[in-house]
Amino acid sequence: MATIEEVARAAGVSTATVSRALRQQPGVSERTRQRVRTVAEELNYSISRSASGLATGRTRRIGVLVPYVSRWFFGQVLAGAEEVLRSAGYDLMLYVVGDQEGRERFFRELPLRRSVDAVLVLTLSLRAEEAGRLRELGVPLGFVGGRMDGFNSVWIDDHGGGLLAVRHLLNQGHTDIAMIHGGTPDALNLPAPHERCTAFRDAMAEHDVPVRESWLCAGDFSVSGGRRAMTRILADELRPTAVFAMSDEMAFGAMHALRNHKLHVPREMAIVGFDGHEMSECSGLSTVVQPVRREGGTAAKLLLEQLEQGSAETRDVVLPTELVVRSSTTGDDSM
Amino acid sequence: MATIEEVARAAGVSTATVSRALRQQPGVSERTRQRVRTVAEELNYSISRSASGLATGRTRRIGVLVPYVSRWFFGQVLAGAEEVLRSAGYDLMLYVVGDQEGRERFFRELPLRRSVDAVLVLTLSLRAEEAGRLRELGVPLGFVGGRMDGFNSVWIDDHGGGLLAVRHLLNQGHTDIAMIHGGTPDALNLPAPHERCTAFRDAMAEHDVPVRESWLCAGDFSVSGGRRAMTRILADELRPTAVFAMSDEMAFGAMHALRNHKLHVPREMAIVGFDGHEMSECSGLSTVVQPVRREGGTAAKLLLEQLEQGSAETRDVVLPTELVVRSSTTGDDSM
DNA sequence: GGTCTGAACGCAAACGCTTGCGTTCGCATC
DNA sequence: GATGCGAACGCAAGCGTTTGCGTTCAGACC
Repeated sequence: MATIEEVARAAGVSTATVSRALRQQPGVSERTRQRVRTVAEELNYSISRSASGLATGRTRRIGVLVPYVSRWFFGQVLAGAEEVLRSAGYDLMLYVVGDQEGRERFFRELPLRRSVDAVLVLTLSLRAEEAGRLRELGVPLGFVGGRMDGFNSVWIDDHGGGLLAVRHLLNQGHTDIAMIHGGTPDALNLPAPHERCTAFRDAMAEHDVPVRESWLCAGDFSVSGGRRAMTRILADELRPTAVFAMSDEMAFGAMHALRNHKLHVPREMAIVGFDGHEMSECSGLSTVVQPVRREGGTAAKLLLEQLEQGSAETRDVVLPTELVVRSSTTGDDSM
Repeated sequence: MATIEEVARAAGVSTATVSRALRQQPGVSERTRQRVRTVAEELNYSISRSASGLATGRTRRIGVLVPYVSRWFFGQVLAGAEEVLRSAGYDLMLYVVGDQEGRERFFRELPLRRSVDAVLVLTLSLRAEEAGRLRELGVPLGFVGGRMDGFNSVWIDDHGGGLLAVRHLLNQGHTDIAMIHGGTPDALNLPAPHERCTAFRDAMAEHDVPVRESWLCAGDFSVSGGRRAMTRILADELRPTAVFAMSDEMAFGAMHALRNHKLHVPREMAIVGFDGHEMSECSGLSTVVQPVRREGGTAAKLLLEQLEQGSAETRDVVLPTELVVRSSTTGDDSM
C-alpha cells in the first residue's frame, strides 16, 4: 500500500506538496495538483489515518454511545446520526453500553480516549461520575434525550407528548385510564419516561379524574413486558376502559394481551402508544409520533458544527411530536 | 493529556520500558512494572491509538458493514458482533451502506482503508467489483450470510429452514399455499431469500402440490410490504388457505391485512414466518427461528481468530434453525 | 540589470508510540 | 578474580503525516 513518500517520488515533488495538493490547501499550482492527484490515483494511494491523526491531533472519527442497538428506537436514532456523520466524511465508532457490566467497563477504560474527535450520547442518561469521565475527554459532546452544561442536546417534548396522548383519551370520554410505564428504577435512567408519567398525572388532574395506582404497571419497554403489564392490569378487580402505553412496543404487547382476553379494541379497551413505531400504522395503534431519525441526525449536525466551527454557544433543540389517531382509540371498527 | 514520555520521566524509566510494562511484555521487573502502572494511573495516561497504530501497523479496530441498522434483523446481528468485538477489546467502526448512493460511495472511497485490522460484512452480498475492492484492503474479512474464498463465513440453512416452514403447512393438510417473498430484484442481492423461495417450490413438489404463480407476491421485507402483498393475494380469484412469509415482519403485515379482511387466523388462513422476531411470540406467529445474534457473534469470533492466530484455514459455519409452532398455524383458537 | 514580491515548493522537525539491538550489572561458575 | 550469562533496561530509528519556515524563481518595477 503506497505511502505519501512514494507518491511524492513518482510525481517528482516533496511529500509536503503531495499533502497540500491532496487536501486542497493553497500553495500548490493547479498543474502540480492535478499531477499529484493522478499519480496518487494510479498508485492507489490512501492516507494513513494513524499518521495523519498523529500529526494533526484529529481523527475524523466520532464516538457514538448507545444503550442498545437491537431495539427499534435506538436503531432509528443511530441510523439518523450515522447518515449525517457519514455524509460529512466522519467515521463512526459504535459503543453499545446497555448492560451494566459493559457500561461500567466502558466508563472505566474509556476506550475512545484519544481516538475520537467528539462523542454523541444517544438516549443515555449519565450519572455524575460518568458525565465527569466524558468531560475529561476534552472533546465536544452531543446528546439526544439527555443534556450536559456546555454541550448541545436534542429533545422531544415528552411532557407535551404525554399530554397529547392522555388528553386524547380523556376527550374520548374515558375516565378509567391505566398506564404502562417503563419501570422503576429505569435501567437507562432517562428523564423522558419520567416526563411522560408526570404528563399522565397532570392530564388526569386537569380533568379532575383520579388515578388508580393499581392500574399503573411497568412494562420494561419491551413487547413482552407490555403484555405482562396489561395482563396484570386486567387482573385488577376494576377494569379500566383505556390505557396509555409509554412506548409503542409495550402497546403492541398490551394489544396482544387484550386479544388473548377477547377484549375488543377500542370498544372495550382503547389504547394509545408513544413513539411512532413503524408497525404502529398497520396495527392501527394511535400513538404520539416522534421524529426518531431526525433526533439522531440533528444531534450529529449540532455536534459537527461545534466541532468544526468551535462555536461556544450551545443549544437545546426540541423537536415536535404529533398525535396520530388510529383505530385503537376511535370507534372505527376496522380492528 | 499525558504522553508516554511524561509517564517515563515521572517513573524514572525510559519510554521503552513504559511501553513494555503497560503491555505486559517481558523484559520488565515486577517492581518497575508496578511503579509504571501506578504512575500511569496517577497521570491518567492513555495511549494514543494513532501513534500506536502508526508504529505497529495495527489499529485494534474492526470495520463492520451492514445494509441497515434500523431493522430488527440487522440490529440483532450487529449487536451479536458488537458484543464479541467489545469484549475482545476491539473498537467497532460502523458503516451503513443500505442506500445505493451510500453503498457506491463507500466502495469508491473505501473510508476504512488503512484504518481497520479486519472487516465484518453482515448480510450483504457483494458484487464482483465490490468484493475485489474489499480484497484489496489486504485484511481479513468475515461474512454473515455471504461468502468469499479464503475467508470465514456464517450461515443458516435457509433452504432447510424454508422446507421446515412449508412442510409444516403441507403436513397440516394445506395445499393452497401462497408465498410472500422479498421481491425481485432483491436490493440486498442476498442468496438467503432465493434459497427460501427454492425451498418453497421444492417442498411443494415433494408433495405434488402445484404452485400458483399469482399467489407469489413481493413484500419488500417490510411490514407494510407484507400487508400489501397479502392484500394482493387476497385479490386473486382463488384464495389460498395458508401463506408462507419469508420474514416475520412481512408476516406481521400480512396478519394485519387478514384482520382487516376479517379472516380468521389460522382457521381461514394459516401463516408461518421466518426469523424468530421478538414480536412473533406474542403475535402467536409460527416461525422458523434463526439464532440472529449468534450469527453476528460467531462471525466476529471467527474473524478475531483469523486475525490473531493468522490461521489460513477458513470455515463455513452453518447455524441451526428451528420451527416454532404457534397459534397462527394450529387449530388453537387463542388468536 | 538590480531589486522587490509573491507564488510554488522543499526541508525538516514534530506527533507519540514500538522494537531491534546494544549496554549495564548482579550473580553464578570455574 | 576473570569470565560468562541472562535479566533489566535504554537508545534511537523508524512508522506516515502535517506544517512552519526557508528557499527558489519568474515576472514586475524602477
